[in-house]
Amino acid sequence: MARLAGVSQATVSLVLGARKQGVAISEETRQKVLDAVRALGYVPDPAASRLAAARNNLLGVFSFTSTFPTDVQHSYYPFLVGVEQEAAARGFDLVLFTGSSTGGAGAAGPQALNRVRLADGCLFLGRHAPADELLRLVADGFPVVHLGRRDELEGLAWVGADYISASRTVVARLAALGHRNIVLVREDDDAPASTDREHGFLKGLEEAGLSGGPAAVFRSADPRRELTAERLRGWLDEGVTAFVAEETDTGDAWRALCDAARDAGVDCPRDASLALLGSPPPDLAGDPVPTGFDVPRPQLGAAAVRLLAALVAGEEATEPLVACAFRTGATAGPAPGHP
Amino acid sequence: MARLAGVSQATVSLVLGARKQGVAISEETRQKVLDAVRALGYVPDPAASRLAAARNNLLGVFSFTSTFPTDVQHSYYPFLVGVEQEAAARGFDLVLFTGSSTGGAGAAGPQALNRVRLADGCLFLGRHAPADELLRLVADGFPVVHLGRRDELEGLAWVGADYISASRTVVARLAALGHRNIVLVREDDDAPASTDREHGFLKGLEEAGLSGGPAAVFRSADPRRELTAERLRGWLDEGVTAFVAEETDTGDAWRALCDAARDAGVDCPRDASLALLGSPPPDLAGDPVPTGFDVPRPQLGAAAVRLLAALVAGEEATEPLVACAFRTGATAGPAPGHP
DNA sequence: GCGCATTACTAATACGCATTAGCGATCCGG
DNA sequence: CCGGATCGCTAATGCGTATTAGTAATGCGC
Repeated sequence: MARLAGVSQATVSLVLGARKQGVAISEETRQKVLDAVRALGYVPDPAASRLAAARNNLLGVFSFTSTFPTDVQHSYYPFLVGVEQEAAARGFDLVLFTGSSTGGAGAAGPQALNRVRLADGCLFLGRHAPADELLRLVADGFPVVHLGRRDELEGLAWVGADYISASRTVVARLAALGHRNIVLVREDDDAPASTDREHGFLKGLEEAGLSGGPAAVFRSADPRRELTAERLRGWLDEGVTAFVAEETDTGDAWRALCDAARDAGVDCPRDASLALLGSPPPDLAGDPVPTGFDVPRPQLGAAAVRLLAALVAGEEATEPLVACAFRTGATAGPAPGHP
Repeated sequence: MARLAGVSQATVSLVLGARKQGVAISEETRQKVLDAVRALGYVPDPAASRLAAARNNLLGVFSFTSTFPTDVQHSYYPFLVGVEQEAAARGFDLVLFTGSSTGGAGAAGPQALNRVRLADGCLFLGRHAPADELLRLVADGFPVVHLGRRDELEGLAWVGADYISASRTVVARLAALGHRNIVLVREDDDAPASTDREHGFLKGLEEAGLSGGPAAVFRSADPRRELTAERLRGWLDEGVTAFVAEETDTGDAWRALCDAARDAGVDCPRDASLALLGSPPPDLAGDPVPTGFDVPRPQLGAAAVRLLAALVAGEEATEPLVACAFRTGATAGPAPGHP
């Protein structure tokens, strides 16, 4: 023990603790301690520190699928970039839990989620975590943050992207370019991510003083089949000059829109504008870059960590929505006949 | 505390400890405890476990740079796939320690690595971890495994890819295709990964009964500039029929080789064969797929975890080298004039 | 019915640090 | 020269677990 070497005892703790506590230490003693520490090569045992501090500086990251899936496409990587940075900045280390693995013993029984309690709090990715277990944690006062909108679970803290504002902005941009007749192509999905976009779209129309009737939204379970070149031509003949697609897992809405436009012989930025409410699938990422918005995944991860840190610290902070960044892209231009 | 809920106290420890100690527990009590544990969602505090000189089923993963870099190219992702799988299979959870973060305070003092002692053992990625700190951990008996060859540090356990055998195999394949005159293009780097490849290359030549003089190795600090089409032509005129490039961070050796071959008007698999000792940079990954070998990164990660688990268990196991998989590819074919 | 073994548990302790109350010394105003 | 305040440090306690020593209860042989 360093205390024996130096002259003191748990004064060491005060010196090394660097707390801004009210306890005063003379410079002389401080140096004596530091010298002894150096001489002995003393290093504080983190286990003891964390035990004494009743706080182990660990944040859990729980994903039902593996955190590092073999299929990189479908990974949480972009979120984790932000999660790691923010956690590091706040002095937290991350514990990775995966639904498939969790439980040491192997069996991912109903106990699976309990293991996260060894951390100070836990971040949940993906919507596969069983709701009742999640709520149990929350009810027990364990700090939990869900990455992705989770309105339906009372009391569960979450952070999500602000699809409504982002979609509204896209429509506003199109309107500013002179488009007075815009159609939204969406898939047949009632996920919040999907309905939010429609909300934002309609809100954007309204704010621009445009017609937002049901005809403005084309909803299809299989857009790649149903969104044909003829249909597109029909819209164009009716005076539609811009088309907006929602982002989905498969990117089908956007793909269908692009294909239809090509098949119909439409010169994209000139004859009609296209926009994507989100990010394109990798194979359609460039050439041309879709006009639309990007979900700032790293920032989402960071925001989630901030929220979680606040909860761990006993604060009541809320920071649910993160703004998306508008992506100018190259698929939208002035409406035909617009200055 | 679970003890209050159940009926007992630190009997809990005995039940959960699953130690094959001589202390007997009746099946009835054991069940009572387990039920209480389940009801409360009790999880042993990892810090307390460690402090009491026991395991907590946590393995650390320490990377000096962030584990999830913004620049995905240079990421540890492929390794972590294997690390996560193997750790899960063995009932360990992973703790991510990021070097950059260390200390929240910002200054990554000499204590940087110390946090990892909270876990049962720790895996180190990248060669930026300070050697003295690493050796300190080793000296203290803390289980440490370095992912990537680390011969120079006495006593440090590591796992690495067997570049020697893999490179030898590539040469053997080329020899089997009738190539009698092969040149290795390497960069001016003395990293083990680089010298190992040269070793394997020369060994392969030797075993094939080919000349392995210094002329067989072309070493350049800037191959993209120095490996010109003329130089390539020169070699071809001297009877060289196959070229082998080492893999580097930038992929410059391979890139230079491909460019030179193209500029010289060489029809790749027919006029001359090319092979790459490793994986190509992403932009050269396909069309044609380079003949060579793949570093089995996930397997490397898994092997590292196995080794670490062995160390944690107090065994002396060694499993340093992992075999690489030969990649047939499309850039190598029979030597001109070979059946 | 008395020692001795065995079984099934519990009380007590150690682990290494953070934190708090408290103690002696010095200082300062009156 | 005295009471109170401030400074600088230390003794003591608690964090939650694993482990060891020890105790009560039961069984068994003679």
